Amino acid sequence: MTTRRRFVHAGAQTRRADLIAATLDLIAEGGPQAATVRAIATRAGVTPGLIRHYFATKEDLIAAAHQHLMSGLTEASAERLEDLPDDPLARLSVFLANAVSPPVTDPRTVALWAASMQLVPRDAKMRAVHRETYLEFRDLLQRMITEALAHSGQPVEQAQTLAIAGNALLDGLWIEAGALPDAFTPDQLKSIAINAFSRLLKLELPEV
Amino acid sequence: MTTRRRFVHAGAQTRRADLIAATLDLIAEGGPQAATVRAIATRAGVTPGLIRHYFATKEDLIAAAHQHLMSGLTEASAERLEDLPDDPLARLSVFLANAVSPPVTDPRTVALWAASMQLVPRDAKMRAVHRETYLEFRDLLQRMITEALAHSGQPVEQAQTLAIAGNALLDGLWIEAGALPDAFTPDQLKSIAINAFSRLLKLELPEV
DNA sequence: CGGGTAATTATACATTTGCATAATTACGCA
DNA sequence: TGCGTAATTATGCAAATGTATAATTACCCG
Repeated sequence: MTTRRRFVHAGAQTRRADLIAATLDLIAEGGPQAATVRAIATRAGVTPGLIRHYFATKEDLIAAAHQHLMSGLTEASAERLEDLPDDPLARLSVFLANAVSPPVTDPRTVALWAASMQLVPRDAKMRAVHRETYLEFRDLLQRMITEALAHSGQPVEQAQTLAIAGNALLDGLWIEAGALPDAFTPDQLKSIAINAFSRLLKLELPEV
Repeated sequence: MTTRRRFVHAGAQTRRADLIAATLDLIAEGGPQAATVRAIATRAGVTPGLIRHYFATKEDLIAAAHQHLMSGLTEASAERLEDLPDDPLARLSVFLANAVSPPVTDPRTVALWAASMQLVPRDAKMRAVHRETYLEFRDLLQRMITEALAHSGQPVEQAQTLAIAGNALLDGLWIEAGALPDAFTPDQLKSIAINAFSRLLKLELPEV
């Protein structure tokens, strides 16, 4: 004779957030196959059936988790940007440093990204989220590049191409840093990123 | 009354190779979760029970498949180098163009890479293979960068830093190209890569 | 040519998984 | 206060999965 689980009423936002957090935790720890409906529910302190109440299907939950993860990364890179002086070069330097530092550069984050990356080619919903978040980050980078170029009196028509290349550079750096944490020191990564962008944009970005 | 499947005797090498090929095909098409014992057996034209005869467990089979994939990629990228011209700048250009073109930039390759990437943080053996192949490719790139810099009379002491950044740039480009095949044209990718490297190395790489 | 052995198939089984449905509980509003 | 409704739990189920085991087949060596 088992006792019924205590009924706890939490809002929709809370529950959705908890379920997404539990999903990301499990995927980070044990890969996508570890994120079963029951495991997610247990981790979120909830009953399996509740998942169905908030997400029509498990794929929906996973897509939502991916969305949350990616926009979180963009926000983390843009963090502390408001506090800075208006100098476009300094702003870009801080942005780059953020993009190759924890929590962005973090084994857990990279594992999560790899897991979702593997779904992107096959799942239309995932692909849509990926495209959206990718372009969002790239546009942000492109705007900062444009401002930096204009501030130093350079033509800005190549800004988009440079943003694509710069975005790829940052992607590659944080992937390798996350996959091989011991291969680079944090300062080394920042220095590489800022130096590479200085050459890409043909201007002198300040170290941070 | 079903008829018994025709018994076909094949050697151990053949069967192991077939099972590994079937596993990689399935992972590339449908992700790791598509590589079930039954699906692998069907794809390999074999009965599920036979897998157990060659691999003690499914994990063993998948590990063997990843090993095969990685060494295959290494061999493929090393093979390309012989055909390149003697001029260091032209060599580098062709190398870059190859690195962002099929079959390297290929949804199947990227999907397989993402699948293994997801195991790297959790599996020591996978991590060792990853580190080895990463450093191998980076050293190759660094040698070509050194030659290009020397050929144009530039100092070469920053070659390693530039190789790290350049490698990251290529990684990022082919990942995005594989994930969003419609976002870039092949020519666009080549042009972006060569232009970015021209700026990184402060020299004029020829278009190919 | 005949038997032993490895290769291959067939069957069975316990477990896990995602999902559906019905029962139960708490909250808000009249 | 009472009732409707959304939130949450409990239970069930069919399908899929990995693996174990026994039966069957082809090859090889004497």
